[in-house]
Amino acid sequence: MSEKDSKKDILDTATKLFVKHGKNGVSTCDIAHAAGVNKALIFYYYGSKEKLYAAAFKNLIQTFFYEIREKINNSEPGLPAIEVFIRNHITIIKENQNMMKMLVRELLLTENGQSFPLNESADIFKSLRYEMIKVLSDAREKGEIRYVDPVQTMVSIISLDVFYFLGKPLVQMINPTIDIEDFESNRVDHIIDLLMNGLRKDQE
Amino acid sequence: MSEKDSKKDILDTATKLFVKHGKNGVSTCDIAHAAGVNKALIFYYYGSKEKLYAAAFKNLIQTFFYEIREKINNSEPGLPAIEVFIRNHITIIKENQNMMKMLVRELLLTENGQSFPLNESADIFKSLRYEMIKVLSDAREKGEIRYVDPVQTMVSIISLDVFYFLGKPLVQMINPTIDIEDFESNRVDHIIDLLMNGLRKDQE
DNA sequence: GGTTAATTTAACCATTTGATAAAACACAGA
DNA sequence: TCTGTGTTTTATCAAATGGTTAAATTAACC
Repeated sequence: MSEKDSKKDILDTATKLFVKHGKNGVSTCDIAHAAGVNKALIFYYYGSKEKLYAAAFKNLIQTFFYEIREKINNSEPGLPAIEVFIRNHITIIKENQNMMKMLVRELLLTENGQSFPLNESADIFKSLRYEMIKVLSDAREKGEIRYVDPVQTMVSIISLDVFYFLGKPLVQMINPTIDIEDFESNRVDHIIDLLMNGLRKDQE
Repeated sequence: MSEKDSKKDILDTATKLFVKHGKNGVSTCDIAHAAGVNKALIFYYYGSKEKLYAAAFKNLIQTFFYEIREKINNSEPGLPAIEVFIRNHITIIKENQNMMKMLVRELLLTENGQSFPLNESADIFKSLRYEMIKVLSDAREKGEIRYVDPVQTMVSIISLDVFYFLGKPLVQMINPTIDIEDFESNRVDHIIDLLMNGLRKDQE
């Protein structure tokens, strides 16, 4: 009873540490120690640090993906679908800041568009793109928004939703008196407001 | 004659390497080798790797700051000042992608808002904040835009301007057939379009 | 109990890491 | 020429790194 699943322990611990300190900021010793296992076990199960990192990366992306897919198609009646979509998107980003940080880290390491862990997860991203763009073109057909380039708009929505969580330390540093809880909860409404105004049909 | 300024050589080389591979992705040996100096010289001039990194960081931020301050106040007649501002902002970000990447890297390492290199450059960021917000409140007074929270809006503008350069590898991966040059030059107009529509006064 | 395979461990290795101390160099001015 | 000062190199260090190996332990099945 109560057997411990060392393989999973290693992956979970590694994920946590990689998210916090980046691929190069963590050693296999750190991981082994934090996971309470012997260092050799890491290589026994995952072969190399690189592969462990890729596994942790994919693990995180996949979890995120299933979550976002589930929520994004949950349209509520009454509100414009596009607004629900954006609201859900930012909520999920907020709940998956770790995944976002890891993704951005990997993007920073990417050169010439080549990254092993990113390529491993390419399919996930592609199907995500497909679903996001569908939401946008549906909204356009329904007359909820004016015509805009869907890819550009997708990038804009992601930018607005994601970037604050990266820049948060900076926002705090620059505005020492700010009530950060307040700012954060206003952020969602601000983004919705900006986007809905920016995308709405001209009413003339 | 033609004495070589080793101290500056080290800083410049280190900056380049740190930008590319991150703080933990570069060793002092790498830097010394690339700069064509002895490794011990790095410690002679900068004391530690950490201090060298902080110096490189500040160096980059400062350069960026002077550039942006100069351009941002260059209002052209005819166009709304706010549009000129956004256009200049994205241009400068585009020209300083390295600085942006280094900044984001540092933000990712920041915990509890504490980061030595970031704190070292706090004043720069604060005065930048002041000037950006002034542009926004001026635009509001002139009736160019409706009332919006200036800090939220500042964060949104920065998000839109910066994030694409981080996500570029992903955009390329997800849209294999995309003409990236095209997409990039359209990006500016898309952002302007989205923001000007999102911020404009209601005309009813 | 014995056999076998999966899991876990301790001990070890070569290399690289950040950092130091001391020696060598260059070049002033006295 | 001697001396002092700022610069650069050589040599070296202990610690940490990613990774390996072989032995020990455990679990499972016959």
